[in-house]
Amino acid sequence: MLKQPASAANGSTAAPSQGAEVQPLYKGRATLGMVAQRAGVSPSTVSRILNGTAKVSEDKQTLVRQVIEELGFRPDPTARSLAGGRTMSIGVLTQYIDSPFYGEALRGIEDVLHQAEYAPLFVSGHWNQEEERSRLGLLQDRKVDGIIVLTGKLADQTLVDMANQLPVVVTGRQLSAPNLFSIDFDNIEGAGLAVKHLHALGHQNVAFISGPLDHPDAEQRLMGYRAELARRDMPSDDALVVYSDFQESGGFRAMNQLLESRVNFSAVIAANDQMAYGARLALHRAGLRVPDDISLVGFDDLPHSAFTLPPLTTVRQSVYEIGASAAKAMIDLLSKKTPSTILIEAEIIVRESSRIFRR
Amino acid sequence: MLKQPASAANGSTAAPSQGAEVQPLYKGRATLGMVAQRAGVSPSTVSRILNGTAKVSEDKQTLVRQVIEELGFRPDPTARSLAGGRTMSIGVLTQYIDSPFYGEALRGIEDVLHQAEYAPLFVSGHWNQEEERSRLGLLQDRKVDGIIVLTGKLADQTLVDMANQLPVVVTGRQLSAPNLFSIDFDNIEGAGLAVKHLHALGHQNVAFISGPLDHPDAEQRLMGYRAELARRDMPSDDALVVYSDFQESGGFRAMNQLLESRVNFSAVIAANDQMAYGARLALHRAGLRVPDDISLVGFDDLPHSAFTLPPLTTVRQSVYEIGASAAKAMIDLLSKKTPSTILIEAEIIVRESSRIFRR
DNA sequence: TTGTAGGCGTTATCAA
DNA sequence: TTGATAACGCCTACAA
Repeated sequence: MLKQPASAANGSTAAPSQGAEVQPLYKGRATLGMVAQRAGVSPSTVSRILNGTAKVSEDKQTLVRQVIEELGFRPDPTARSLAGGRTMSIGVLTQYIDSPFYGEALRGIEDVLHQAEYAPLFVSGHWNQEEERSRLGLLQDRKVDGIIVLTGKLADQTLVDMANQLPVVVTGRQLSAPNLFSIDFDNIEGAGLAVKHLHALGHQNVAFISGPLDHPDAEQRLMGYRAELARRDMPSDDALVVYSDFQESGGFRAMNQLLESRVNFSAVIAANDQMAYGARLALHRAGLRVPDDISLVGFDDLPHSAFTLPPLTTVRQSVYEIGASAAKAMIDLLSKKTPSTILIEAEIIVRESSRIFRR
Repeated sequence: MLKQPASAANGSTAAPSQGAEVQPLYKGRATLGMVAQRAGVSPSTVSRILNGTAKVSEDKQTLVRQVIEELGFRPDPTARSLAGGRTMSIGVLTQYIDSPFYGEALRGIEDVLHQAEYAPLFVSGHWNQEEERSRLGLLQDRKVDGIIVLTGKLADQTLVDMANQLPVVVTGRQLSAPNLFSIDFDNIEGAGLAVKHLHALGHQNVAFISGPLDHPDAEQRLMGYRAELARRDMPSDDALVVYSDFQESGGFRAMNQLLESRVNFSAVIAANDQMAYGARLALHRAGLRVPDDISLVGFDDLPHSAFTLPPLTTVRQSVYEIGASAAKAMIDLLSKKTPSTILIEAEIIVRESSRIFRR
């Protein structure tokens, strides 16, 4: 009954085989108890083998594993979590599930977590502190084993408190607390790189299209721009900075605003590529050529940026790596190891939208 | 021992109330049992109130709800699922978590599901049947209440079989089976629209940059192009079609291939916007102007497309709506209602990359 | 309308 | 090394 000849098992010769062996992938039936019974051991033994919680004799090991194979048994995460407390899932708070910027980070997280047999549970906060809190609540309810927060607007203290309950990894800030690990984006450095690049090309008057200031990335990038300007004694006129929303349409409007203000500039940095795209079109509509009349630099190096007209000079940092590192850090935290600090540096990708200044 | 006087149970009159009321959002302690005890009713009663499983007297209702409030009780989804079988979560199989095309669908799904108090569990199949199957297994293990499949490469039969176990909603195909609902993209129509548009502008020789043919969306779009060509007696030369990978770089290469082949064409349709971007750059490198020399039409209307140079004429279908509809259909299926068939039509967005043909 | 008892599939604690 | 025996937090007959 237990071991049938292959012919019977695969049913290729006999009547349509039924039961265990052919169960389609998506029918997860067998329980730990059934495995135990069929193997003639106690449930605890099976559990131990599964989790390596204690030594089990060789023979029983192999026997049980074999039965597990036969039955296609897969432990029920739900039950596991109720009993043991761990769900093998990690909450990930992002802002928009379809963000072109953070999307890559999600992929990094997913890849790394999957290897470690954890599953990510993605929720979106929409850059709204209230929502972020409520989604965090949802994650807690679902008993995630840890939480990764991609930037957002939560108070630092909220995160630190949360780290009392479970491991937390957060991007976009520099925080230090027990059970909490943070990975900052290289925004300040990155914006500095853009300024440096333009300065090297001879530009002095560099305008900046900023993101919304209540947005951490935006704030940091603006800060980086200002700092580098100061460091190089470049003119830092308030009129050189306009504020927008990180969208293409916003970049378009911001550029027009800059143009109308009649402030003098020979180059523009947009705080993200999307706004750079919009700005580029506005420039075109105004009869200005890029880079001949105005140099343009973006930030993020979205996949499209290598193919715009002209291809966009931009600041790049591997968001995928940041996501992956966040996930690795989480795994470390879960195993009580101290995550190693990795620095993911920004770099400037020089393409054709920026050129040497000529008056 | 079990039923203590209220005063002892809630301790409100005694020492400074501790715990419960001030517990921070992220500390989910109280259990259903505690609520019951404190309200002086049985656990089942509380459960009934929570689920509306049976009639409960008004007074107990309000009393219990009040206690729930006080304790900040939130039912444990894990326990709930173990006992009742429902996890209030829906598995969503997408292909790449950061896909610019499907991303919007994810947002639609998330929004609708959240309103209905369901949580999405996103997994990625990477356009690989094996992976898709394995991720589906993961979803089953996690006991999701239903599964939404965004296109992908699974066999229809696999989905139909799966629908025996739990409700399934799938996009990108036309399938009819019990407990299964499908929403097709308007790919064929959409591609037809692009051809029609160019034809109306006087173009006769229209090239096509296709996606990879093992990709359902790609196949359907090519089919739509061919069908419309035939319908209008336009030349349908095999050399007019080149195959690529849905990426910008692929579009670039494809365009060069087209150019090198010396086939005669005055307009090009790219099977998605990303390839259109690449193609547009290749055209520029070759000294060809868009739309003066060549008209270019994309597909998807990504956010960037309104801001490219020139702004791209493209086919649009609301992927957000498709996601949202899929989620709604899932909710319907879960409540044993028959989802209503909604048609989300494609439309052509005419911008500046296409113009009247002149020889 | 309400309460009691048993069970969902695992893990954890004790003995043996 | 192994096996009973409780939990884990909730739902659901079954009974009252």
